[in-house]
Parts: sequence; structure tokens; C-alpha cells
Amino acid sequence: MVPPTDGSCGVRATRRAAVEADLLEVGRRHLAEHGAAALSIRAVARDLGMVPSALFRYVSGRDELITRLIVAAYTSLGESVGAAHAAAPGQDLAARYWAIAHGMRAWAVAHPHEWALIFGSPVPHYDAPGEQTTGPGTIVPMLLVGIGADLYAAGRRSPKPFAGAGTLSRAATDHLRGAEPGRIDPAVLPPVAFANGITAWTLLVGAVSSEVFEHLGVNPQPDPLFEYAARCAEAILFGPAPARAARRADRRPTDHQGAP
Amino acid sequence: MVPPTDGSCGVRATRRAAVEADLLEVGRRHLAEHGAAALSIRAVARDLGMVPSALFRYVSGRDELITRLIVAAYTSLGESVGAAHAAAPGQDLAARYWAIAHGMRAWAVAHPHEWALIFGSPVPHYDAPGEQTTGPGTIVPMLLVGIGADLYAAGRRSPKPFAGAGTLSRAATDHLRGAEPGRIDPAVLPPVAFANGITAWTLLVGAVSSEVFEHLGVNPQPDPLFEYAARCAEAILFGPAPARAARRADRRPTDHQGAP
DNA sequence: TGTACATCAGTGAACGCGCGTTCACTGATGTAC
DNA sequence: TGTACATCAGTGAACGCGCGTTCACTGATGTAC
Repeated sequence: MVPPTDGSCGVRATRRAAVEADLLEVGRRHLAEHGAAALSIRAVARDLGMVPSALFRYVSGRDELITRLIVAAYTSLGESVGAAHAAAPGQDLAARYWAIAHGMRAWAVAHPHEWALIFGSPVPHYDAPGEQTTGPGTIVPMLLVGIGADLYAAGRRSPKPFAGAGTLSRAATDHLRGAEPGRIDPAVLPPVAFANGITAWTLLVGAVSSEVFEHLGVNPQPDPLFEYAARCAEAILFGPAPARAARRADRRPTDHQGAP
Repeated sequence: MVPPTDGSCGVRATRRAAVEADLLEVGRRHLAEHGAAALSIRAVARDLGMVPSALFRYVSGRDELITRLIVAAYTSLGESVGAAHAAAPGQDLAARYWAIAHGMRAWAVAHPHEWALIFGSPVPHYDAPGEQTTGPGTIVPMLLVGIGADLYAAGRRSPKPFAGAGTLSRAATDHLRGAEPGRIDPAVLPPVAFANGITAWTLLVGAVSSEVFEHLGVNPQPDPLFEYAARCAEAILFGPAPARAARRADRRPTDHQGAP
């Protein structure tokens, strides 16, 4: 038997990988149960059956644990929504949009505290390291912008809901566009398409947050409110086309509305 | 000199009122500096030059202090936006809308932690008493809905951006409409107008939160992005009218855009 | 006007708690020869 | 194959901290007679 010198297997490496996974898993559970501000190394260690100081073998401190959980949350959201988006037929831009909208909401309802971690107020006493979180954080908005780009590239619609949109500063969007170089070709993406994608994203995030955080009080029947907001976001992304939107709106309810 | 028996003046009443005011003021400052989760009775007492236990004469505990700050924040936002809204000419519905939109953003930028308190993730270990916060929390969205109602009452436009909007459940909106009985006459407010007001509100909150919480990273030039989102919200509220919106968009930048 | 009592604001000490992080240590796993 | 050493995971005690809340108390303010 050849002993592996790279440490990729062996008892130590295996155990370490297992503990690393457990650590994230338990961290996520604590997040879900107590929220981010209450996340404590000691409590996580307790649940792992370890002494608190042992965690410092895996994590440099509380902040790094939070950072990992933020990245994990963004990644989880991105994978979940990305899978739904990929399952939609590529040519049906509206279907791709609705896969994203409903995917976002479904993930948020299933992981409210993780949603709060990434879209709620910043965690106190924690400075987000932008370079680590910006990438995974832009996955979903870029999917929306991508739809706008495909729309534009196909020449099917020039997304110009507002004449004044041309004044939208490039500076305001370039740092986002540059977050994941190569994913979207700037040549086929006019600022207006970009702005529409981001604004649709903003409305969707707002609608989901409103529901998850109960901004409007406890809503006994949240489905119609979200569906309506999502339809407005669709109109923002695709440009104003009342006839098409109306047709879609009449078709949707049977497909997508939640339980009675 | 007639001694007042109602306790409305006198040394004690005067001092008590002063301390009550100081308490809220210091609480607000701590909120602004450290955030809601880190708000502590001991720290506030320190800043008031008091011993921690003294605060229990004014507040039953930490939760009540937070509740008061939440109500104060909602009220401050409502008064600030309400004043801007009232300053706009009543017949110019668009001007009223833009007063609200810019008022919200200005207040949020000036009070980011208070914005986070009411629109960010729920404060850990704190259960919001709905009955106290629902009222002040609906002031601003009701202003927007009010514009929709005026629009409808004036017969200037029937706000029906989506044919499917009729399916919007009354159940989902009635508990909101009932939050402040009498403020808006349900007879002149069809569900669609209500939904448009709430959705515009949702987008505005999302846009402001995106800026304040830096969801998209640090944006070096946030003005155009917000203006764009706000214009989309305007279209949601007023119904799709590209020509009018375009005219408005061309006029706005000089009136409303922020500092160069 | 004066006196006796009630109310109340604020003190200071103490309670038990959980927190993040450090440090020297033990014992198991891996490695070089 | 066997031995000596290095690496590393996890222990257990301890550090100093701030927290919310309680309690008996002092002294000032208000009130009734």
C-alpha cells in the first residue's frame, strides 16, 4: 500500500473533512434556530460534542465562521435557484424568469434565517469581507441580467421602459458587471438591460423579505401578494407589454400559485 | 400657589419627562452606533450617567426599550415622509409619489440603523408586539395606497397593469387595510389599486435596503440605481404609461437627483 | 405653617449567566530513516 | 519491520468581560391632616 503524501486520505484527513462538514452543518442549524447575532462558537462546539477551544483548529474565530456561513448561504441559494433556472427551457425566457422568482421565494421560506443573514441587516460586530462574498452573492441577480441580455441579443425586445434610463450611470453598474468577469458579455448588454435586471432583482428581494420578515404584519395568505409583485418584476425585466403580461397572468395561477 | 394633584408638573414629573426623553435619545444613539442586537440596558444606563438598575424605573426590561425604539423609528419615518408628502401639491399625484420615494431614501440614509431595526432582519430574542408596531408601520405604505386611491377616485386612470390582478385575494390585503380604519375608504379602493400601492412600496423598500445594507457591494454612485428603481415603482403605482413616464424621466434628473 | 407619612428616583452590591479566546497538556496519527 | 521524532486534534482549566435582573437601601419629593 502506497502511503499518500498529499494528505488527501488517511485517518486524519478523513476525520478533518468530516468535522469541517459537521461544523458548517451545525452552524447552519444554529443560524436557523437562533439567528446570526446569537451564533456562538461555544454553542456550536457543544453541539459538535467538542470543547470550545477545539474549534480554533478549524476556524480562526467567530468572524470566520460567520463568513463561511454567509458564503454557504449564497452558494446554497445560487445552486437552488440555478438548478431551477437550468431546468427551464432556454428559449422560454419567461419560464426562466419564473423559475428564478419562485426559486428565490422557495429557498427563502425554507431557510429564513439564512435569508436574513444575507439580505437582512448586517450582522453586528462583523465586517463582511467583500472579496469573498461578492462573487457568490451576484449569482442570482446575474441570472436575471442574463435573461435581459438574451432578450436583447435575440432582438426580441429592446428593454427601454423609461426614456430617462439612458442617464443611468455606467459607474453605478460597472462594479457589479465586473464582479464575475466573462459570465456576461458587456458588448451585448446595454446599461438599460442591466438596470432592468437589477431592478427586477431588487423588487423580488423586497417581496421575499417583506414576507419572510413580516414587514406588513403576519399575512395569512402571502401567495397572491408575492405573485403580484413577481409579475410586476417580470414587467420590469421584459419591458412593458400589457398584452403579453395579461396573457401570462391568466395562465400562471393554475401553474404556480401555492396551496389553497 | 395651587399644588397640582395630577402630577403634570412639579419637580418629579418634570425630571421624569426629561429622563424619558433622554432615554429614547440615548437609545437611538446606541442603535445608530452599535446596532439593535448590541443594544444593552447597561450601556444605555452608563451613557445616562445612571446605574443599570435605575432604568427599570422607566422600562420593564430590554424588550420594552426595543419596542419603544421601533415605534419611535416608525414614527420618525412616518413624520419625515409625511411632511414631505404634505408639502407636495395635492393634485400633483406624481409629485406626491416622488416626495414619498425621496423622503424614504433620505430618512434611511440619515438613520441607517433605525432603518435596519424596522426593515432588516428581526431582532434576535425579541418578539415584536404586533399591536403596537403595526399602526405606525403602515403610515408610509398607506400614503402610497392613498395615491392609488386618489388616482382611481379621480377617474384619471384605472390602475390595471395586469389582467390577472383581479385574482389578488382580498384576504391577503384586508388585514392591512384594516390596520388603520377610516384612513382610506374601501369603497373607492379596488384591490388592484391596493396591490399596486403595496408593490410600489415593496420595491422602494427593497431599493433603499439594497443601498443601505449594501447588498450589491459598495456602490460608488447609488443615485442613478435608486432613481431607476423609483421610476419603476412609479410605473407600478400609476400603471404603465411609457409616454408619460418618459416625459417625467426627462424632467426629473434636474429636479430630484442627488449631489453630483 | 408644621408635622407624619407615602411615594418614588436612584444607589450599590450581588446573582448567575454565556461569551471569545489563550495556553499548556495529552494522546493519537503520520513520517523519516 | 522497527524505532524516533514531528505533526496535529482535542482536552481542560482559566482569563476577563459584559450582560439582564433582583433586592434592600437612602434620600428627596409630594401629600394629607
